[in-house]
Amino acid sequence: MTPLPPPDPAFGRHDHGACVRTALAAADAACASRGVQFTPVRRRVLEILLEHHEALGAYDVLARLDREGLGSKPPVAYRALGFLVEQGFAHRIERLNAFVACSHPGSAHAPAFLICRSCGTVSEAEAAPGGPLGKEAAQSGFRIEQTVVEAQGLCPACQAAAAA
Amino acid sequence: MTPLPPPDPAFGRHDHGACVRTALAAADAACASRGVQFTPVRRRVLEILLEHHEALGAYDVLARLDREGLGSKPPVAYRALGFLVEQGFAHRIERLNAFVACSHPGSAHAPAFLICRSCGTVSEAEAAPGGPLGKEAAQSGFRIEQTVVEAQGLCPACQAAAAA
DNA sequence: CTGTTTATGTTATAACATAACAAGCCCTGA
DNA sequence: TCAGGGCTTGTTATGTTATAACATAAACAG
Repeated sequence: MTPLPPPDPAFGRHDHGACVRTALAAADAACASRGVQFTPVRRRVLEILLEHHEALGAYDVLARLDREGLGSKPPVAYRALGFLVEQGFAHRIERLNAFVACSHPGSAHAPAFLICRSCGTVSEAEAAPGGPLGKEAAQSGFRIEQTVVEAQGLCPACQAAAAA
Repeated sequence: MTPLPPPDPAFGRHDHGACVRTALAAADAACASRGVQFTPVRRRVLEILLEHHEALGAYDVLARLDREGLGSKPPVAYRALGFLVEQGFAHRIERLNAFVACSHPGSAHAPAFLICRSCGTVSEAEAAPGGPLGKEAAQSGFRIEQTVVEAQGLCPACQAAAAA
């Protein structure tokens, strides 16, 4: 009866438990293979980000840590988030000054995001290969090191809600 | 003797006075035709942004305004910058929490930026039509309203300097 | 000259982020 | 064993970016 959800993992229904397990397992494996420590704070912050497909501000994360006795000062949250971003387990959303767990852990990628301005859901996509600015960069001799691609708009569910 | 600069207006040498005059004239005309006021503060802030092809923080702009007696409190700068962005005379660079004058005033556009991490120069380009995320959005039913595209890297001059 | 709209002035505070230093933990090699 | 180094965490303090809320003033239409 309910229309089938779109294939996108963040917007449609999906087995979110699998999201979480996959991401945590990938992080465990990556840390082990890289010889970096997946400490309790770092792991917990990733778990917090993984709870929803939404971007969380550093201070939101910090509030959670504080309630759980894992730290109460900004640097605790910023360090853990910085670690997760460095390792590719999370991404910073510039537009929101906030962070999301990575949806494609393990694979090297140039991430791009679809951000719903109504419900805050963030869906991670793959940016065009070479990047959307490859041509311009080549023309001018600019060497691109990293590209931020973030689209804002309305997700399917929020469009439906707005139409109602 | 010196190698010819690339064609890109921001990175290469160019008649910057013409940049400024063109942009101010376009802003004058647009304000007149839209019936909005191009007040002294707004005009001055655009002039300040136009001085270089670099992004300026709101508080940098504010410091300039303050020295010139045009305002000393954050809302003064944020309002003027907000106006310029609304009208398309300037753009906000999310990655830098800063603002640049628009390089293509007058034409409706989906801007994209090349940001040199060394000298801070910001060059404005045109994003791919339909946007770099058009395909993903269409697949999932997401309706894109705006897309941020910002590449960081090294401009030609700074690459040369780094190599030396 | 009065009410409306638009812009500016001002206070105060919210929200985001990091520098700098102290303390603990764990490993390793003398 | 324990001295030292490397890494992580704890804490203080502060820096940076941004906006809510309300007061004042200027411009204009009725």
